[in-house]
Amino acid sequence: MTKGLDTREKIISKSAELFNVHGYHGCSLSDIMEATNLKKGGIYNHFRNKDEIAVEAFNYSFQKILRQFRKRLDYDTTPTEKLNSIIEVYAELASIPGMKGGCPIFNTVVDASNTHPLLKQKARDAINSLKKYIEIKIREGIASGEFRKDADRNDLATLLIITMEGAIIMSRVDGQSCIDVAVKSLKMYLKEKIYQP
Amino acid sequence: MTKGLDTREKIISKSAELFNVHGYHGCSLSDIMEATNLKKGGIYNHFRNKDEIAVEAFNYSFQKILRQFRKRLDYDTTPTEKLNSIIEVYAELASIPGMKGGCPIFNTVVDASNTHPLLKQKARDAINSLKKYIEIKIREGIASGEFRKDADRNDLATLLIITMEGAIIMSRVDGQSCIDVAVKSLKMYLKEKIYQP
DNA sequence: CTGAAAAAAGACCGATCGGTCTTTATGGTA
DNA sequence: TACCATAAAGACCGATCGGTCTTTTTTCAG
Repeated sequence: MTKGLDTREKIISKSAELFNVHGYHGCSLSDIMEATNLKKGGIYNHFRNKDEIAVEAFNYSFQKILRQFRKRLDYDTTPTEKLNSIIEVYAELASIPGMKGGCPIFNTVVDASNTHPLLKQKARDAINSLKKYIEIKIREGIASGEFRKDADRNDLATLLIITMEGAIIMSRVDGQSCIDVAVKSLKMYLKEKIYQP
Repeated sequence: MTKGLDTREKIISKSAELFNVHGYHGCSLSDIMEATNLKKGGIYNHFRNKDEIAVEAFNYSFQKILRQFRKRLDYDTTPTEKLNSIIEVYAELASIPGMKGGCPIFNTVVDASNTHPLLKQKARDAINSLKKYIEIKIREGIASGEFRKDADRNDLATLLIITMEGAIIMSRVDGQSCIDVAVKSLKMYLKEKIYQP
């Protein structure tokens, strides 16, 4: 009974990797068959079509990202530490197993936002969830008095996301250094604009 | 004699649009045939294969971007104005005709960096050219005394690119507002960190 | 040990992919 | 106007695409 779930899980995780590296259109069912050591029948026993795999793969990847954040932030006690951790988890995203192609959220935006409405909506939702997640930490920092009262939650959350995402993409062709620049810049921004003087 | 070149030019510009919206793998020869009102023979009379079209399309798009920057910066006299213009041209990139899918450079990184080595190299070169272009403006600002002597050219150029590129991608699912955040943040950064106090 | 249900295999399908090649149309030149 | 090179059309190709369906294998409950 658990065998079927295992297989399904394997298809999703392997596909998530493939989609993240090669994109939706750049990854065929044959690729998935090869990566999972399954034949077509084994795959279509669990999914209706390729789209369904892609959606499940995206959900899987997004939950994996959220888990990375939560896992790390569990050890933090103050909002200051939490914001720092968000930046650092982001910086290490592409290094965690199965995330080799960078951030699946932005990759999906680029890869599928004009060809796959459902994935586009999923990506939009994911970005907004992540943004809300960050905004909550900022709100907590303001409430606790650690952060300035005039800190703009939306601006900071947006800036954090676009800076790190831009850096992650650029790092695919330009190495780690641009991620370091992003981290340095954001931490300085926090120190000078967000933390209570 | 000019007819052939016109056709070639049309294939390149139309393909550049298609590739930028749907990605390399998401755009077929049939799509290109439809967009150009040509049949297979008319296209393969000018190109060896799809890859060659993609490379020419990338060159075309990149030159178009550079032209946008140069056109705008021609009207500027001071390095301060030039840096501001770079940010503003970037902010309007996705609005210029034929750039609907966002920035072709970063789109290509995401779309083809793991499947198409030549395009990856092209994208890398484009990013480095653009970065150098920005660094030169910063250098001029330092030389003229407008910018601080300790302004880090590499950091600023990198930050500008990743912030704007991240924002452009996010704007595909989240609207213009994230671009505004990027512009505001970068202009503040310039004022507080780069311009001579 | 058996039988039914779930899982996987694999043959098969039409459509489309990128690409080739032959034929036709076109446009400039002698 | 006749010719020729170029440009474009379109028939054709094998491979692969995503997807279906039947058959075989596996699993587990009775």
